Amino acid sequence: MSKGFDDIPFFDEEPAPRKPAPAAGGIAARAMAARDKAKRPDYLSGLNPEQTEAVETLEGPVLVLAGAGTGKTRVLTTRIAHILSTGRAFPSQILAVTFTNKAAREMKERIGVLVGHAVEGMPWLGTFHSIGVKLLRRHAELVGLRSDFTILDTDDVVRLIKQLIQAEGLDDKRWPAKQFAGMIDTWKNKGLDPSQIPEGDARAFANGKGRELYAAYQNRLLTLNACDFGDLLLHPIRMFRANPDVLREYHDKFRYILVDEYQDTNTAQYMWLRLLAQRPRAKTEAKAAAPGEARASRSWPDDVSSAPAERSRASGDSVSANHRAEARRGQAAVAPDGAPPRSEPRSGDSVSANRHQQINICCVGDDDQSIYGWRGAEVDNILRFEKDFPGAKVIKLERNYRSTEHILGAAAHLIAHNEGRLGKTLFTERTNPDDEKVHVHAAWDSEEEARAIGEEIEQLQRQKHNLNDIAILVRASFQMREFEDRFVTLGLNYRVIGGPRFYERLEIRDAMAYFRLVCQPADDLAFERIVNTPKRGLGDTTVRTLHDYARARDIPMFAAASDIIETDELKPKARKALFDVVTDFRRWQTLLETTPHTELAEQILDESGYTAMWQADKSAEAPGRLENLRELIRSMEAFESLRGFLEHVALVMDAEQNEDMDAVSIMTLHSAKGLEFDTVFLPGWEEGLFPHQRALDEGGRAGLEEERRLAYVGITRAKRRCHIWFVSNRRIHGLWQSTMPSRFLDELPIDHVEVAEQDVSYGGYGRGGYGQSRFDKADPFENSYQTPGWKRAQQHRSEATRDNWGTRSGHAVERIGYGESGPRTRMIEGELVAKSTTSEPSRFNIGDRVFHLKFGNGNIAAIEGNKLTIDFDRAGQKRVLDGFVERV
DNA sequence: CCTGAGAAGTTTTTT
DNA sequence: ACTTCTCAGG
Repeated sequence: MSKGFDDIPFFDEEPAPRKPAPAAGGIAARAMAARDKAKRPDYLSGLNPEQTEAVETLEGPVLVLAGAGTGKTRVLTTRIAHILSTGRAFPSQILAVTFTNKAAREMKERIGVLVGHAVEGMPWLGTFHSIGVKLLRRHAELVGLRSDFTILDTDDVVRLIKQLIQAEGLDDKRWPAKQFAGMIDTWKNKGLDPSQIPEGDARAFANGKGRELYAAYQNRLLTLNACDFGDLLLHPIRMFRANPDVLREYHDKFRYILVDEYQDTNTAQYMWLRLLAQRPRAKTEAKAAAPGEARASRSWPDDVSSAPAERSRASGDSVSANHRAEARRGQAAVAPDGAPPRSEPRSGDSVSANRHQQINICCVGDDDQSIYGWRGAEVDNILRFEKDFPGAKVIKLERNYRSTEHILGAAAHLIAHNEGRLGKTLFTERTNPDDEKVHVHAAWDSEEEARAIGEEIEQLQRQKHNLNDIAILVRASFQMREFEDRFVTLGLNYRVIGGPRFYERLEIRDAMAYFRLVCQPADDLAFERIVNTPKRGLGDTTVRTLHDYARARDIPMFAAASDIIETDELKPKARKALFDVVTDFRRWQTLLETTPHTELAEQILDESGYTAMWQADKSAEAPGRLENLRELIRSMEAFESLRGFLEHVALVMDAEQNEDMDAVSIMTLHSAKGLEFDTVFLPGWEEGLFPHQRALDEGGRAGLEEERRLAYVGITRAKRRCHIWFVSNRRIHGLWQSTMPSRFLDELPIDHVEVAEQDVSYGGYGRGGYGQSRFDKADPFENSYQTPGWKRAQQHRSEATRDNWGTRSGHAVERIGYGESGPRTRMIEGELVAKSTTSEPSRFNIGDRVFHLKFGNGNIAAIEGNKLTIDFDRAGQKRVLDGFVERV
């Protein structure tokens, strides 16, 4: 069943260990064992009792609930080091899954540091997806693929779906491919085949053809010998269910399973994990080989036994080639610290003993940091761990090593407003009277917010703080721009983390399509992408002809092209052009084996005319694109072959950043998870933005709680200083809106919060010809809240909220001036923003003399709904919302 | 084939 | 309000 197991060249198992093993029971081994007993290994020192327990509880299921900053990664890596150095397993017998490549990389590095060089990497440490790819490359034929299948990214997927929608004769305007791609993704996150999707979902798209379309999509992928990201999880699941013998090999193989960020697992990942982590019960196993078995496990997870039970017998029949190979290596193996790998099979006898070995799963996570519900993560997975794995040991890590007590106190009080938590309380023993409280600041608008934060950062810079220790964490990426603009004018270094990816750029994707087609002539998506890029006179008509020709014969388009140029089906001009393309690719394909890949890549881009195309392009971005192409070639150097590079890009999609520069980090709260900074700025704490209106609309109470967890994540990123900001006016989609401070501000504990009073250094805001700013006044926070817009916001709120939330009111921000409105309800869909677009007749008349806080006095020149055009005495003509001016 | 007008969509993001 | 993409018409 698992043929091809050993002859796929892409991945090597661990290299053979170097040192010979001391004879079992020999003097040296006994001495070492004694030494191990007497002396705790270095890597265990410095762990607190809970961490130690999490590291040393190696048998049975373990759930580690690790609050923010409690040493989660340290526990994981130390646990692995412990398993390895006590010889309980080889690196290749440990399955360790993370969500991001970054986390996987970090873990590898840290394990390397702990155990030294003796461990040459861990072949099964990686993201769910990269491990999925590895499994699939080995067993591709079991799910109807070839092992050289391509991995499609979202862009490819959307284009493919668009083709399918058109092929169905549907209007691709009415039924956007992108939307359907999203639906498929959601289904796949839940582990659903086309046959399993809810009827409602199936009907919701394409005149009820949702299900057919999904099925057609899956078929097309198989024809293309391709996978989307979801398939990287689902195919292995299918494969394991249909082939219990293959699954058994992996049960035997993986003694220890570790999962990072368990709160982020979606249903598919959960299914995947349970398949690998739970051996079937003895009873089930007896009929495991029966064909019906795969079917029987369909309704899983509900009917699967929860206990990772031991097997009743060793069925010596299926020790795989791989397993034997591993056992062979075991003969000569030495664990990193020199101790013999005790439980490694050394004889036929211990091989069968091994078959009784239980699989030890350890999941690490924090329910309070679950912020990916919107993309299918199921917090529930972590909440029901004990049910899934009876007898599980649950260890809470609550001792925080990162933040001051004020920061922790603020975060804890905030998150306590969530229900349905497992309930942890972080604490720290480091208290220092000098520690700053969490600061809450108000600003007039987002521009001022950016300016003030910019100044504060310059202040820190003058105090010799590293910019690298400072971060601005925003809720939505559009907030970043204002900071970037400001920092550019200030000349302050910054780096934006996240954002558009290198490998998603047009020119990079084009170049990659060339490379893909060279390596993989059946890659139709790549073919279509570049067949006429640069322009070769192979327009729609030619491509359609090719497409039809290929479909009719069920061959790839490249093959169709090769055929069709032998016929006279095309016009001479197109035929010649196509002939050239085909000959080019054939030539490059032959060079693949002989020419160094970077050289070949360059050659491809040059000879295809792709480079020339951008050189001829006179647009502003052309030079940048050329630079990116050079960068692409450069980044290939680190890889052995074009194929290896393609694989890496498909999975990683990320190019690393320049870490050398001292710069402020700007990123979203989501991408900040797992990071820490001395000083953290959290701008934009306003209703509607944070919590985000859409999260509330679509997620209801759960949505609100997830937003609150996001706030929690934000605050807990800070080690020493945390500055929260909100503004009264923000431009959203071009419209200025008055905003209300976030309800999360009310949920901060007054004891740990300090509301910023007037700060001399802010005195300059709003001057520069605009007349008076709020900050020019004695109480900077008082007057802004007396504007009509503000008052209206107040009114809206008190109407909407007057009642029942007796818990507490927001004294934290009381001094800012809106505390008098009293307790608020915990409304989810309240009137959150004083809507500036009303259709009521204006309160103003043309010619009225008015005052605006920012622009000063002026006369109304025109009225358009609630928008006023005003000739200001000092600031000139401006359009403003009527909420922001007062008659004088 | 190129260009410009019009439409649509603007939470969070990995793989 | 702004950007980005699509498509129609030159």
